[in-house]
Amino acid sequence: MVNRLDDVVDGALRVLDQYGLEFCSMRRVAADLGVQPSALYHHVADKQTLLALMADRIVAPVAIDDDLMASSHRLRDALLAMRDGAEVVATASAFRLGVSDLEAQLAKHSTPDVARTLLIYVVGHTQATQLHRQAARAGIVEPDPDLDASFGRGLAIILE
Amino acid sequence: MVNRLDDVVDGALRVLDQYGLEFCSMRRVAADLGVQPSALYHHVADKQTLLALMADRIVAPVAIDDDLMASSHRLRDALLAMRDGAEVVATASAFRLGVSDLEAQLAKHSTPDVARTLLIYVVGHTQATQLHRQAARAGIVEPDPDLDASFGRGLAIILE
DNA sequence: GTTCACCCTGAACACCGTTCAGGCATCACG
DNA sequence: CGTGATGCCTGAACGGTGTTCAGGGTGAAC
Repeated sequence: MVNRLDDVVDGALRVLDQYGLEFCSMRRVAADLGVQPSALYHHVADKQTLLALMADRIVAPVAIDDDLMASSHRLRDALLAMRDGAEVVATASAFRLGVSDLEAQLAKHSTPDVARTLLIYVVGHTQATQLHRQAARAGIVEPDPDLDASFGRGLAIILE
Repeated sequence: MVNRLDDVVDGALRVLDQYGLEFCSMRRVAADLGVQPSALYHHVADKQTLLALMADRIVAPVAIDDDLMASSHRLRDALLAMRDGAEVVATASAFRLGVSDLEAQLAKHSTPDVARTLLIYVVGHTQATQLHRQAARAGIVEPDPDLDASFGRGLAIILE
């Protein structure tokens, strides 16, 4: 079986969406591709690099324009569309990977400070939302129906 | 050797500050206490619980008052005081542990929306700062001397 | 037909979190 | 004084993890 880098990222995202970040191991990704774990290291330096590539793909379809409110909602939707998407992007973005381009695009339509503040807020709030939903689905906590509206109100605080 | 829960958390924070979160394993904490790894499970249900207790301790000395700007700076300072402190608190707080009390105190001096937005921002920005500093110390990226001032400007955007 | 680049195998290394049965102190109670 | 209970720990094991390394095979280009 012959795989390219894109195939590896595809497989990793498939495993992520199906099993969650906790069980998204190199061995499982390799198994998904029908390949030995060591084969992945032909395409990728280490797991962290693979996670960064996954974060890039999760965030890639998000369009940023003058409407920062709508753009933020689009980013949130993209993160929520993939299981544990916010956490993957948060981890990778902490290393300044994945979202640096997003930050630059946001800065073009506002200021660097607003761009950075907005990005931290959107990813942070969405990560909390996603983890809360997961906990609620497992019956650990009561679902909080206000979380979605809460996102918009926080956004308004930042964007005045 | 006789340890109590507090001793375990002490040891864990010692290991964290010395080796970083990446190498803060149950085995290393046990070794720090001169004890077998399994002994830790007499005091703590699992590693996640231990991390939550560590987050509590990191955040405990932070006083919240009417001056939200100064309070935010105090929280940031407390996170920066411990190696990988922001990441530990971010991970634990995502599970609604550790910072829930902080959020409640912030809400007493403003509104729930401001409290939540502020908390997400402070922890997120500080986590990015801490990881950036670590990368800069390792020579991976150029140090960014504007990061500290950037924190204050983002704070001003949220607090008007 | 040979060379070279690409993709992969299979085995191993050094860890990890966690579980479990059992042991040895200390302390309260009859 | 003995006896249980409680708190803290040992030692071994289980099933995973990321990563490395030497080598094998396949296909395209010269």
